[in-house]
Amino acid sequence: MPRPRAADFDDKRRQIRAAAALLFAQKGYDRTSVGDIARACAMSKPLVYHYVASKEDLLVAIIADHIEDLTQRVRRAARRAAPEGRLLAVAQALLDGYRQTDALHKIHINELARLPAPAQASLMAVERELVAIFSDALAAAVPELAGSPRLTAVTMSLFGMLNWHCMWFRTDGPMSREAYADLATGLIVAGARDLAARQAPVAAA
Amino acid sequence: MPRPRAADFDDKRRQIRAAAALLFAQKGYDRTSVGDIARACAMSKPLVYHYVASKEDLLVAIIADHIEDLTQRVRRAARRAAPEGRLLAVAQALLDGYRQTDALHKIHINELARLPAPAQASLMAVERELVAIFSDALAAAVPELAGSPRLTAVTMSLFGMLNWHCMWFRTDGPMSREAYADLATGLIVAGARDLAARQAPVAAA
DNA sequence: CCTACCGATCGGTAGG
DNA sequence: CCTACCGATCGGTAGG
Repeated sequence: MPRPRAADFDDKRRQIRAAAALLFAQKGYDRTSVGDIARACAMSKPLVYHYVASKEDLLVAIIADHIEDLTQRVRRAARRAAPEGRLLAVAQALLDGYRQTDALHKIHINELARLPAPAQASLMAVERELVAIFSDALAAAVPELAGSPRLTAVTMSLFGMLNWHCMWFRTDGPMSREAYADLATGLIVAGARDLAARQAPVAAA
Repeated sequence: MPRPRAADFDDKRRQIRAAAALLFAQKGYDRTSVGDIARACAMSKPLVYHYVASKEDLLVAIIADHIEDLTQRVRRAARRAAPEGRLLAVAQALLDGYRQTDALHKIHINELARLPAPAQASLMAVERELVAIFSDALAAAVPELAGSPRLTAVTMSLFGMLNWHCMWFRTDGPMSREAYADLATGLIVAGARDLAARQAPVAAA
């Protein structure tokens, strides 16, 4: 009969993930050795391998945890908001989530491409709910978009704006994260309404 | 007096950059050895170092070349288009540039963060002209935006949409690159006009 | 004595 | 849960 896991097994694993996430964000995945991670945890390298199957597994777990955390924040924001304000609320929640987990966002953006295709696909599956929440909120804000073949492209446009934000945003700049979430959703909603109007000009009026 | 460089020195250097770019895009910078690059060029490793100062220099040169190529394409498109059509023209040119240099775009997105801060800063300086062309085209399309403190954020929103495109675009999907350039500029222009109208409601009418 | 370039190997470190 | 290691490979440079 296999010996049961120590009571603090999951704690240790979390500690390793947190330490690894910091190092991956600072130096990049390939330049971080498992020995670096062990040192940061004051563990031996073999002990790290007691809690973690492989370095690659560790990266996948870190990114998956991050996406699940974002999804939870965004889902909560969507639930709380009225349909009219839902898109702004989820955009705010996403950018706010990036603020709190900025190292994790960096790992997600920079290291995902380094994973083999199956691991990437499984992470994209985890991301699907997050995308769906945004699609639904967009369709609620611009009803003409619901069921449109352009809904996907418009949703991804908004994701592009929000995810690219980290590339140019400065904390000491003139525009806060909240203001940018407001600007981005405003651009998308007004743009999508205009698009719908041009698609079906004077349908009913 | 130093002997002049061989006549094909620049050709050889271009060959190395091209081979390295392919490998960096396929396997990532850190997982590509200088030996891999040498093998792809049918050269010895020391011979590669005759043409290249370091592996890191090679990465910087590849990204700088790429940004300069994109800037040239976009600048040409801007010159040819009338002011009203300029934003669409530069967006088309950028997405078309990504199609033709898709490996280079991947390197730019994925490997830039791995460079030391000074190298990143020098590449961002090279990028400045590209950003400026987009800002100017935006200000031409939405005159109310010219001189606005929001011009930067709106420009970066468009860059976000266009640069994020490679993350979800499928060649076999329902929407072409051209159609997406059209959609993205349409969203931005209509959104920016709406924004300006809300900023200064009924200024003159 | 120059450059261009070779075969061989340097000191360190990677994941496991 | 540690020290001690492995097969392999890294970026860069030696002498000639």
